[in-house]
Amino acid sequence: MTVARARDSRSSADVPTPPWAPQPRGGRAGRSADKPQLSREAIVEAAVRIIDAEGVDALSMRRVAQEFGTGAASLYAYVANKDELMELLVDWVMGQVVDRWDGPEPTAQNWRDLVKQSVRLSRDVLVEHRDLAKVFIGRVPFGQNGLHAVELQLSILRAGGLPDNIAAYAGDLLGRYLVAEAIEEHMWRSRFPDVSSSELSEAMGGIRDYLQSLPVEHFPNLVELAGPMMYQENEGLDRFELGLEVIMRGLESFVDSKDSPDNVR
Amino acid sequence: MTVARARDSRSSADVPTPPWAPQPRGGRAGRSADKPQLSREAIVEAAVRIIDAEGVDALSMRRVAQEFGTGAASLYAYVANKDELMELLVDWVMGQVVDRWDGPEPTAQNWRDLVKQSVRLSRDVLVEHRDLAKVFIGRVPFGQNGLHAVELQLSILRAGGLPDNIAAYAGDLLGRYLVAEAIEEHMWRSRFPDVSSSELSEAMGGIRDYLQSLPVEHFPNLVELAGPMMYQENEGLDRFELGLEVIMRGLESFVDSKDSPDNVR
DNA sequence: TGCATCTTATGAACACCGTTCTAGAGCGGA
DNA sequence: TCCGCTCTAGAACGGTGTTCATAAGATGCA
Repeated sequence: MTVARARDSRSSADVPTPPWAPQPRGGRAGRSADKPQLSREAIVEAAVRIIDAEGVDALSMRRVAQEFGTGAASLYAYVANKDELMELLVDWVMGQVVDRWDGPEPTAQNWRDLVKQSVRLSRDVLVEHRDLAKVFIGRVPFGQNGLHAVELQLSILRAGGLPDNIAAYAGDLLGRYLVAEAIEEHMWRSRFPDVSSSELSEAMGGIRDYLQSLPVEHFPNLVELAGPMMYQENEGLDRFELGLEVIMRGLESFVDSKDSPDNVR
Repeated sequence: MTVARARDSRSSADVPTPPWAPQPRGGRAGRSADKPQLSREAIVEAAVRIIDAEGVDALSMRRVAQEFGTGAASLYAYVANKDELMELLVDWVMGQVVDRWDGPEPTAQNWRDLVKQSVRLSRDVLVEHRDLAKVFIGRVPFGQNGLHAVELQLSILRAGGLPDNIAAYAGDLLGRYLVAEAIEEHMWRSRFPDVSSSELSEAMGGIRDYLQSLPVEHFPNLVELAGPMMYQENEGLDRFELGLEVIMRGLESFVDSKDSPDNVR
């Protein structure tokens, strides 16, 4: 339902259709009028519902079609294939991010906080939908909504005074970090499905104990750091914030610096 | 063939079997003696061969079994399921990394170069095997070889004087970065399968042109940075080195610090 | 040596998957 | 009413991971 709003809130006319994306297929004939209308948006919403309830692995064309009381073949009038559906899912997430974003105009003073805020927002959207982050793997979010999100991120990064080549790449870097983090968090959570999230650190204790049981003469560092390695509290937010801070400090070091690729490598 | 050596070079007796990993199944009976012996190692090697030739998506239990002239069911005597085979693949890669590593004893002077060197080595191993990096997603490399690799990385990071909590997390961060980078590089390469790798940047020019064709009033930054965003030369090494440098600078900023978040280099 | 037993190998089957083919249902215009 | 057209969706195709029952070979024992 939010999909339609997300689309309307940003006119789709101002984004020319990219050369690689097929135009939406049409499709309506003898409508039974009682079962929910099929459409690209409705299909994406159904897919999100399924992922929320059963996870990405349970997402199949048959399963989506079942949500409309029909067979998988019917979907192919609106979506080229499953891969295109995945791409639409990616763009749906980007739409959520753009919709929920409200931050001040980026400046050289607030850019650091704004970058963090936007990355946190994206993470929040992802972890709200189980392992939805998996569909981002190997995909560039250059859909209608994705472009707006990228533009937003670029505007923040450039307000901080990052050189162009760093700003251009920082979005990629942060995006991949956040996707990987969301997937990993889901992995831990699903590996111990019975424990409540607040006790997840307790479940990881088993692995910590194993690491500490390794022969200390061969694995001195692993044995000693088993504790901090397996430390996860506050639903993984500590780890997330730590990595985010590392990347931010790295990016920051390029602000107003003259070191171009020479200093790199 | 290197699998056996990798195993032998590091005695497997010094690593107690973790509680979650099932012990290797046995298995040999009426051997036809002409078809290649089935074993855990042989199965992993066959899987690597298939990935090298056809990619991860082509890897199936039937396809692996076909390599031995038998049916998929035969594999289940040596491998619990496909997931365990994937885990073995991950550890095979880690074994390659450990085998190929030769660096000096890490010190406070050389730790920065050694970290980069080890990350580059891991990347090299991954990109040599198509999209093998995909197997790492959602998996923690805590197999026999993985533990040795993690121990090695920890020893380097701690030699640099990183605080324990940063050192413990840095391995994760770098690992995820390198896997994501390897996957992304394969994605670009496979999206334009016809172009030679040296002309890949030319193929990306299409996307750059599209980004530059966006309405500048809505996407000023995207239009202006389309060039650097889609810049990829030297087989993606520039991008890889840039991100690596960003993370390294971020890690570096924690050396000998009291870990106060306000301490911004 | 002959026979029972035990272990391993594997073809067939099951329940899925993404995708395509095609018969047919519903509609607008003649 | 009937034609022509568009869109629908059941059935089918070739694939997947996994399980099961049976077959085949090796081994222990009399």
